[in-house]
Amino acid sequence: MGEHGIQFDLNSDLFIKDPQTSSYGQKLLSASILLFDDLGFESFTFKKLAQAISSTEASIYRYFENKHKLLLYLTNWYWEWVGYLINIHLINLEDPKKRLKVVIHQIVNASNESPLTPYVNENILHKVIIQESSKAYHIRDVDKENKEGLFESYQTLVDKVACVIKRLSPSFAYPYMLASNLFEMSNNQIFFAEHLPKLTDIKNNKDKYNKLEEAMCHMCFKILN
Amino acid sequence: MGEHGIQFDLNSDLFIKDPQTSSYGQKLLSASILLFDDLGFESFTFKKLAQAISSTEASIYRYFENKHKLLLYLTNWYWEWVGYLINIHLINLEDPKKRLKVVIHQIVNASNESPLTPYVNENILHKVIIQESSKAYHIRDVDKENKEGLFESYQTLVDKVACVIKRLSPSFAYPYMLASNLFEMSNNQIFFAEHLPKLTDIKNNKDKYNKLEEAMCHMCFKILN
DNA sequence: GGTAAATAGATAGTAATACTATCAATAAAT
DNA sequence: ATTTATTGATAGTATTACTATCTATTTACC
Repeated sequence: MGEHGIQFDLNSDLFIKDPQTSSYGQKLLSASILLFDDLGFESFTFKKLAQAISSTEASIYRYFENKHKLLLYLTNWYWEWVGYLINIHLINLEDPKKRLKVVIHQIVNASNESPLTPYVNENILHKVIIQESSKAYHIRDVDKENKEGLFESYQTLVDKVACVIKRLSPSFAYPYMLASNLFEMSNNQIFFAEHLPKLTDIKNNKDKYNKLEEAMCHMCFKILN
Repeated sequence: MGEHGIQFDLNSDLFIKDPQTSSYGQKLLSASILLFDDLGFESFTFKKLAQAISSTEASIYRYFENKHKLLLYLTNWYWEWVGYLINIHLINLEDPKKRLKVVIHQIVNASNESPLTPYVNENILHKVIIQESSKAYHIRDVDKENKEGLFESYQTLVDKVACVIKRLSPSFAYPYMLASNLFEMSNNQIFFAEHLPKLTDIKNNKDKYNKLEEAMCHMCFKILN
């Protein structure tokens, strides 16, 4: 049961058995991130994942109902992690402007932080989130799964950011819209820079995360002035 | 070959045979919009579509390689249509502010315009775009398909909007980012209002499109001042 | 250290999906 | 009236997304 690093408390309807709690499960998570990155959601199968960890399909089905739930688990883990980083960086920071700056920095640049767990490569997970996370909620059963709380980590995180926005600008009418848009915009614009460059002003070079952060700060503070 | 209504010139790699050019193809399009809306992309199959138009799988495969290409065809059609509406409403309109207002109105409210074609229900197509369009480009082969020009309609449209932004505010550094974000934001916030209300300030009532338009205008003009 | 309980491996099987191929029937174009 | 293009009917294959069962191996704990 070798427990390593931090663990997040994720909604228990996401999994059959929480992979964070066993070394097999941690291997599963670790390999699934690499494989989602490699194959994309559509080509990813439990059979291929089983091969990657020298295991069997049946064993993986003991942890997750299907690959959708696995992706949802990873996205929830990711948002919990970003929320955790934001919390840490907001401690003892009172200035509302600086607080929002820190939030935007963490949204865009979280994956450059030092790793928290041996079995999650946050950097590659971020890539997976950019490419695949929208598929986790653009589904037929979104209402049912929302009732079950399967998107809670994201909603809590958006609420956290909305509160930072409200503290800076209490009269602003759309704090939740702006907050969720910050997350969606960040993912989209990185994706566009990498794949559909005509849809963004961000160039696909090393500096892109910093440039994006700058752009998002610029727009955000204009909106809130 | 009964040709009805307007036709858009879509990239020929989207289809094997352009469905706009035959009455069978038009029936196919018409039914596919309803079926995507009904089932969602994942549960949609060519077999079910064939049943819906009393035809066979094999016949549908003569028009489209797979359901991904069909969805991509519909999204391109949709963006061509929005572009067409924007063009019409910008004729003889010189004031840069009013031009941007019209653009935002069309992005959010296009589906309330009077229908252009008998075989496309633009209103339901808009719903499909909101729910499914992001899956059309979040794919492994995005770079290859982009080279083939399969996302051209969207890129042209974003460029059109970016130009309207530039005319209003020539010194603004991120016109493409803002333009693509207007489209993505519009779809996302409607989706959130309907399914994940904690992520937005827009309430899910009749007025939501107008409220969203108002919110987007407010933020957009703040950014460009 | 020994035994029960939990976990993982191995294998098999099924229904549905995503196609491809072939040939006959029908509608359109000349 | 006849060639040509289009659609229908049917069959077949590999892969996917599971479920079930039984055995082997760890792990927990007394």
